[in-house]
Amino acid sequence: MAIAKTEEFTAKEQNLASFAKALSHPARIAILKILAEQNACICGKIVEVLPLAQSTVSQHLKELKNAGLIDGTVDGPKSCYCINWKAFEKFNAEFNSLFSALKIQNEKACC
Amino acid sequence: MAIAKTEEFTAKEQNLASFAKALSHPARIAILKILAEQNACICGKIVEVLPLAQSTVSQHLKELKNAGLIDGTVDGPKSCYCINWKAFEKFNAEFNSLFSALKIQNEKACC
DNA sequence: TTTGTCTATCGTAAGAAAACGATAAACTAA
DNA sequence: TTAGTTTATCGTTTTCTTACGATAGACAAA
Repeated sequence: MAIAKTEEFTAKEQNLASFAKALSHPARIAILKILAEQNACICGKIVEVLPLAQSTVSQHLKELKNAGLIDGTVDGPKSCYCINWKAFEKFNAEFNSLFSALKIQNEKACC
Repeated sequence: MAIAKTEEFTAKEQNLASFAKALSHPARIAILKILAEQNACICGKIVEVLPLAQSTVSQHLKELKNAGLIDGTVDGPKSCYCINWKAFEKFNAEFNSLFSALKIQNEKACC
């Protein structure tokens, strides 16, 4: 049996895992970095700076979009992408609510 | 060709992706949550509260340990685990240095 | 209209990940 | 010493992920 037993966990756990999964490939980190550094949407040009085939980059973009971390719109023959900062806020908030709040009291109570 | 082309990216990107990968499964989030809620190491008992086989939990624990997110010591026939908060700090720091610093200036400059 | 450009999708192949049962290893306790 | 407990590892199967080339679709420009 190899099917992922994700349904056995809480929605919060699944949600956080899902965000993390979207961030779990260096190509996707690189894409997000490129988008974050821009002051506007990027239409095209993302493929050029990555060491991957066009179809592979498109696939990574799709995953980031599905995870909600980026927004995409079509502009003629080109596609434009930008970061969805609200999704990042949500990720940070969920992450902190699970861990950071617990940190202070426990920091020195371990083996 | 399916081999991950991780070596084509920067160390920082790989590092962050690596952390995220460790967090990308709800079982591992659940494990970290359990460890975070305790005021001490947990020796045993982690398997009991998860809906997974003992060998599967052991595998997840190993991945978290390899990622540096938890520390493990052997105590007789039992194994004890606790969160490595420094690794969490490092993750947060890397995450912020890539994204949060860029956020303010760009928040309203997108399509 | 035809041609060129850009991006998404399809099909495919290889590797990684997730899950389990069975077993081995390490220690405790009888 | 022997039996029991706990956890790690091995072997295996199934599914997911990553990657590519090829192709199709959408639009712009000649």
